Amino acid sequence: MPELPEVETTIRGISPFLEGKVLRNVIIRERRLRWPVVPELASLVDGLTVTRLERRGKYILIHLDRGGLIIHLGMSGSMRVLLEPEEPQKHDHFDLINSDGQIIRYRDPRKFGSLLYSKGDPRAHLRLSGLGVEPLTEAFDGDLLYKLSKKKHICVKTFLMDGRVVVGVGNIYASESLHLAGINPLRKCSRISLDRYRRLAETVKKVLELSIQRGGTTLQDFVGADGSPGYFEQELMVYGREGVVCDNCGEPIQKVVISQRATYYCACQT
DNA sequence: CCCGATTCCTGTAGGC
DNA sequence: TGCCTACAGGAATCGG
Repeated sequence: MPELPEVETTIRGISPFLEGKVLRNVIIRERRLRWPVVPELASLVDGLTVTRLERRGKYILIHLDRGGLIIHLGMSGSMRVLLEPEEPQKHDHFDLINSDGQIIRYRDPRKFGSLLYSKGDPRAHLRLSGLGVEPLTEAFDGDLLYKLSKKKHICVKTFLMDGRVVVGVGNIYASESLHLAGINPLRKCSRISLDRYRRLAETVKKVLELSIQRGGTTLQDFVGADGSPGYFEQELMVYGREGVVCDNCGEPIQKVVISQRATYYCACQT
């Protein structure tokens, strides 16, 4: 399930095959993704040069010398670089092909991802408006969380996963960060002290940075651009570990559903 | 406006 | 073995 570290891993893997290259062909096999892929997309970008790649939350922005592409991996998306042509499989929905003939192939069994074309700067696209702060910047800190949480009547895990507050923290990293920060995910977000939010913000940064170092988390589908899985799963403390004893206190890890999402935590989180 | 519920999709796992 | 159902979830949208 791609969250920020998986998207970052993907961008690092595909960038060398896109930045500074000319797009020679875009082959779209499946237009019915989260939002329909516009039919004219391939002709619009043909011959344009990729100036740079950028991540914004869980979106991949491919800046072109005119406009850009916006890609989201949804929950089962991945992108791989093929140095030699391969027969596309069932869920390989589109290819970006550069002028060297290298193929960047998008696979997404559940079709929750997207491929959008932006006429202007992709950062200004409507889909990206209203996104919260980047967690790996100085703008993301305990003071911000404390301030934004005061107006809300939701539990802290839902708050932390709200992309209008902070981007990129999905279900896995929310459970992990709250565990390491010692905060109960069910606690109301408005009833957490500034000090604890400062600890939470620092923990989120550490967890995301470590996962990026490990190439992300592979639970089912995710692979990096070279086809290799991520190794952060070995570092997960609570996610998917119901009943396993907590490293911190020895009590069994609990599973609850919060906002229709599986949530893992231990009784030692208060 | 706020927040919980629903929706899209398909592979996988578990029950019988 | 095979059929059926439940479940996983990012994020937009719906509904109260």
